[in-house]
Amino acid sequence: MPIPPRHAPPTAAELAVLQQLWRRGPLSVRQVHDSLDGAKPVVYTTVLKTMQVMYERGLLSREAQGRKHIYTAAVAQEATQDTLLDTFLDRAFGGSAKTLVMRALGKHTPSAAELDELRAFLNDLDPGKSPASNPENDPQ
Amino acid sequence: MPIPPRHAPPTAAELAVLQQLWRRGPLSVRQVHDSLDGAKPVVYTTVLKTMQVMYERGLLSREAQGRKHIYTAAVAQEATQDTLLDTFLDRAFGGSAKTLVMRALGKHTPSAAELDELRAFLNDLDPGKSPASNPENDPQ
DNA sequence: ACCCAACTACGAAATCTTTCGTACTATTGT
DNA sequence: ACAATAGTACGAAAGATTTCGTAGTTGGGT
Repeated sequence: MPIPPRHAPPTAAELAVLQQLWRRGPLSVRQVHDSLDGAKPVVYTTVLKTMQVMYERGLLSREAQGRKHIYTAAVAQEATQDTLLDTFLDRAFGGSAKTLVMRALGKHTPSAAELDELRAFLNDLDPGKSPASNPENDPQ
Repeated sequence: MPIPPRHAPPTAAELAVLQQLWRRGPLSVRQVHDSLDGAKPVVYTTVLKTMQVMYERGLLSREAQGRKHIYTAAVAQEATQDTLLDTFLDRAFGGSAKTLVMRALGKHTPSAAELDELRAFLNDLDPGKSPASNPENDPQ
């Protein structure tokens, strides 16, 4: 049983590609390129090269379809984000999750509905409350 | 009235330096070097060079003290963190603060006291506005 | 069968960041 | 005054990432 390789964290350009694949499923290079119309326009072959490198690094898998390649994200979104988050938390916030969270909420205040969601999340999280309660069984 | 220069965001190595200066006030290169005993040992002149570059970039200010230079962070911690957070939020979480927050709390659950603090923070945050008021509605 | 458009592959340049070696200078203690 | 010590400055190598130009290949339409 092959141990899944430990990937180096995706770079900025690579993340932009991953975002598309996570969001919209398997895509060709062309499709990724077309949807990447951010502030910085990028040439097709740049995206192609990036995706080729990602494929070699194991970040993407691909399947030939005619003369095209259809690429798929080979790393899970959650796991990738968690890794990035850990690094970022250390680098920028000295490891204080609380600070990061408050700062994030202060600047990007979520909607009322999302706030409710967060409150519920916090309650389920609380380490001090009745230890026997199963978060999944706890409605509210 | 001089407009404060807009700095390019600090890099990883630069952030390590800033962390020390934010945390412990003005320091010499030697002091920063000595306190940077992370996983990766770094030679003194590397830190020196980094701090010189940071000085040129306006990230640090300094004052000669005998033959030493005493460096001070020239960028505010909050503002810097906010900028980094914005970038990171976009890159890694497609702009969804809620997702980032929940992920951060899930992995680095704060103490009960901190949770209370967060709850209070959430309550103060809620402006009682309608859920549809957030233009940034791109899930991910 | 042939040409054009759409792709891929490959290599290398251009940037950026990090790291370190070497040289130079000032201070301190003897 | 002199050596040893602790600093700084500078330049350049090493690495990593991003970007793009060029060349080759495949498939489809006419």
